[in-house]
Amino acid sequence: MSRPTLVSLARELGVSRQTVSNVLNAPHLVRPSTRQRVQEAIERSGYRPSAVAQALRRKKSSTIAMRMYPTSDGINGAVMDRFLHRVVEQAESMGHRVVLFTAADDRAEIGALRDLIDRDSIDACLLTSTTAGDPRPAELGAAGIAFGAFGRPWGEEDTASHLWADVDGRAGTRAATEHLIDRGYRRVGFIGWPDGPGVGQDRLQGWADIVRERLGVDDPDEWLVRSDDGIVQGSAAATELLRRGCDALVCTSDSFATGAFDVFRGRPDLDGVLPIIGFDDTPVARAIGLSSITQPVEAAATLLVHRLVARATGDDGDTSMPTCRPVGSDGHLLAPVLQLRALAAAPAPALLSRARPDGDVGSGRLLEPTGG
Amino acid sequence: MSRPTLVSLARELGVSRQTVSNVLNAPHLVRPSTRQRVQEAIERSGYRPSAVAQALRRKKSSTIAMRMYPTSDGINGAVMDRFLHRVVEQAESMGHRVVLFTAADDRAEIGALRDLIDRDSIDACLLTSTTAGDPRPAELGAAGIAFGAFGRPWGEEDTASHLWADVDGRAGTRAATEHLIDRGYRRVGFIGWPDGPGVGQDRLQGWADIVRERLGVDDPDEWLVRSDDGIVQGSAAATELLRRGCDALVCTSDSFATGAFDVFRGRPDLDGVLPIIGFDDTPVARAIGLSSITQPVEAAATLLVHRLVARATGDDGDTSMPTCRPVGSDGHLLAPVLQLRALAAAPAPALLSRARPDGDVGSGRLLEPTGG
DNA sequence: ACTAGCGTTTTGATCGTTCCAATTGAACGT
DNA sequence: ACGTTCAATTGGAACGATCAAAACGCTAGT
Repeated sequence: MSRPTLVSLARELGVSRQTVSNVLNAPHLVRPSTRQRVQEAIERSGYRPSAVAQALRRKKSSTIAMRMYPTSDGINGAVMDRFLHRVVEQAESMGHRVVLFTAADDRAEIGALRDLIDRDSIDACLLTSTTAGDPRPAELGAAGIAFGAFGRPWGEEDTASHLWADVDGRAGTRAATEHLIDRGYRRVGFIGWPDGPGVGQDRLQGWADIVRERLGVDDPDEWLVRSDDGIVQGSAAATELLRRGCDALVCTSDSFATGAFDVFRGRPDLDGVLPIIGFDDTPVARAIGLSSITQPVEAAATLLVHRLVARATGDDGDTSMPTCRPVGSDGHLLAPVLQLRALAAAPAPALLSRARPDGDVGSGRLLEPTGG
Repeated sequence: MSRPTLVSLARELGVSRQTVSNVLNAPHLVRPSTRQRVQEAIERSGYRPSAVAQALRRKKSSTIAMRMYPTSDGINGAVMDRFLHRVVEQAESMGHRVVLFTAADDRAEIGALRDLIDRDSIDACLLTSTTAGDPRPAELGAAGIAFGAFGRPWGEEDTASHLWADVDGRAGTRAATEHLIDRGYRRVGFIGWPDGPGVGQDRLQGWADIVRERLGVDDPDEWLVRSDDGIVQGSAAATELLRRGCDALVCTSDSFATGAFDVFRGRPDLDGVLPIIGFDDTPVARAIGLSSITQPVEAAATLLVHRLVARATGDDGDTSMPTCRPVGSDGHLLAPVLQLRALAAAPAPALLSRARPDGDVGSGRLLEPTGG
């Protein structure tokens, strides 16, 4: 009554184990009549090949590893959660499993991955939260470990040769700023993180671009306040920017935006319209009806896993997976989508459609890749 | 230059593979001098046994599976995130891996688990979000699949024989309510979810207990408003409860509390003190300085994984892992901890220590189990 | 001296699959 | 009739470990 194996099935059918194996892995080698007989037996018995034995023989376990970060502030957490969920889904749909591991730092992460490769024969891994000067891509590349990164190789977008996907934050804030201007606001401020390379700078840039371009402002810093992340800090910054005459705000994070939201609501002179746009579209934003910029994390996850697995299984040359704005050799910048809420109820709904960043490659299409 | 194996190492040392194997798995069988020689070779070469080969032979892969739910509202998400993170950490510390999978419903989950057992030889799995009448424990039990549940077997706490851990929500709201009463509030209201068995009822009960007991209220329903979860709903409920004369609130969720928080802040007559306590201690609560009840999810994760793995490896009889209020045969109710924020600044800090629920088995001790 | 016992080490078989080379049998051309 | 070709099928070996039992060398007991 125990689980059937290749041998037990073969014996029962009076064929050799290899024939059964071929029915599954190379059906064209088996005579149609035999194939059918075997196939029926497989279904009847509920036989499923042992992934473990396959892994031992093939030295590939159809597994992807991913590091799990501590639930920092829950803001990043929510995004990572969505990402991880989609990674698992996509991997599953391609017959792969996802294992998690923790690591104290990037160094430890590489060590852990080496171990997973050696001991568990994992096929590939996913990196997240890449930084400028990140040591991981180079090291993994040198070690011959297949990987994809959620996060661009900051500063080396054009030269890095590995697979990566990232969200075009700049395009996001650009779209947000344009949207506010289109709605008639003329003094759009920005609440940003402290100066430094990476995500924060990228998002700020989009706002600065448009403010210069469309409003003809030479020194946008007038309408810029930087601060550590946080709701309270967001309120403070918003108050300050209102003092400086701003009439609308784009924020680096939903925390900022939540704080700002609060300040604006307390001002009856603002007429109940809340021209504030956050970033990341966290659950809180959804809950309080705050407009925000949604990262197409699902798209990123799908893309990365699809490519990684395809590469691992040798399914190259598959063009069914759409790519978005290819940059460098194998990098992908995905356009975020403006999620309008508080503003949506206001008079100019026609503008809603324009809110999508150009290229129009939102998560929509990517979510269901045609290639299974 | 490729990875060393038992055989390659043995040949190099002039001993048999089994001797090397014994050095790792049954050192007492090997003569000390030999053992040392082998051990050195192992370290020098960086040999690590192939988990895949071990899994094939032992029919155990040192792996725990866990279902990943869609990031519903991010409230539950944040809690699950913490749980998952700790599960991975604890599993790792005991030499186990964690694989994730998705499932459309409980039925599919069982199927997926069957598959993981058959194909991947996983050792055990963790269930979360158990409900009243949950079919999973029985089915898994019948299928002989080892599992632990984060969430009690609602309605069968005393009869269910499987391993489970849950948070004593009732004790949490009880402590919260007592705290408010101790601080002088006499009309403590409650915002709860729609009627129904499970978590919501459990949390409500704690409040009702104390209100009856300490305030001598016969019909607490006067100060109770039920609603679907949400910040906006929380605001509405709070407004209503203020109207009914409540002077403090305990809430089933941080969403409710956030909304209520907002309403209270808008009332200058309340003197800036915000006698509101939420549940789950989400990132938002932390960010806006809202008091909340922290679930000891880390403790639950540690406990469950520890027990599961110990059982799988036959390390029974290990009493180093403390258990909290054992109920039924293998169930554990963990006490949540009151996290005071907005109130903490107020005059009566001495009360802070009393805020811990009785039994005083917070996450503190459980977080670092003494056993391995 | 022969055997029993013990500590140490080795050998053979096995887990369930895939890779590789070999085998079979029928159809074909010469 | 015979070698050649090709499709279909087969058995041996290997992946890297563990289990079970056998073999080894030594000492001790009778």
